[in-house]
Amino acid sequence: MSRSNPRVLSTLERAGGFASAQEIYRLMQREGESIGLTTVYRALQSFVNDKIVDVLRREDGEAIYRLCGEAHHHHLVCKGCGDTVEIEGGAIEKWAKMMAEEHGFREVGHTAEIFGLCAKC
Amino acid sequence: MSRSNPRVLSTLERAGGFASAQEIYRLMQREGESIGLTTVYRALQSFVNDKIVDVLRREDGEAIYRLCGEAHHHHLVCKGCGDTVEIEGGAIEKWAKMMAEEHGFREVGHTAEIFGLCAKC
DNA sequence: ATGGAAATGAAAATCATTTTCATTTGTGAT
DNA sequence: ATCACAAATGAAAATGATTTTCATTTCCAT
Repeated sequence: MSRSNPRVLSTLERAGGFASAQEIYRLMQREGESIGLTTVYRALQSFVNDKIVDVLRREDGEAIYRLCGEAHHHHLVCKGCGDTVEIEGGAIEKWAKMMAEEHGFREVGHTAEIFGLCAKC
Repeated sequence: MSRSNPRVLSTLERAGGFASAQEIYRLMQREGESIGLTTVYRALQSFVNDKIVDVLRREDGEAIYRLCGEAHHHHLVCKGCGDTVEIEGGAIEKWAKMMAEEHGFREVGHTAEIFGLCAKC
């Protein structure tokens, strides 16, 4: 019954533990792996069920998946050139946890991104 | 230029200030209003641009819109029932500003959302 | 009125995701 | 090894939200 697929999981890892189904599919194709898009979707769903993987939504609504428990980072994105810096978010973690507790929420996750113009732009 | 449409806005209000484009459209139809789906989408986009309306995502990825106060705030969203609490994010503002400065970024903005299961779910 | 800009909406296009279904693969019993 | 059957796979079609196109209509300023 488990549609877990190790190749999909390892691709998700390699993608930085943060990618959409379509991206994972394209990535695997580029690497010469033979797999169908349907299987990628099914594998991801199965990981989500098993709570191995976490699902979020991008601003445009596309679902993005990431490994649970992975030390996650945030992004500082330049509006001009699209350059992205990975940054650490210890302060955010605490803030999220505090706010959640204050309102009686459990199983809490969060998203955060900073955007602006980098030095060059 | 402004595609604001008062009928759409008032319908969104009447819907409890929390509905998807499709729902607003269906609601208006049921009430005998003559309007196209496209116009509903365009009006909502325009409100979002004008920051009169706020957009979130349901778990299935559908965009939901709602009226929001002008004060910059963040959201604590329940994955179960969609319940949303507006929260204050002073800590985040500082964090974003610090991180941005550290990397030489200017004109900085940010997004942050917390999600989890509320007490009821 | 008249011309042009903005608004409208029906229909087509897009895109992620799900479903269907025929085929292949893996496994366990014989 | 062979057979039988459940699970896995993937191509293609279906779905559903959202966006785009484009022809038409409405609004204004002249």
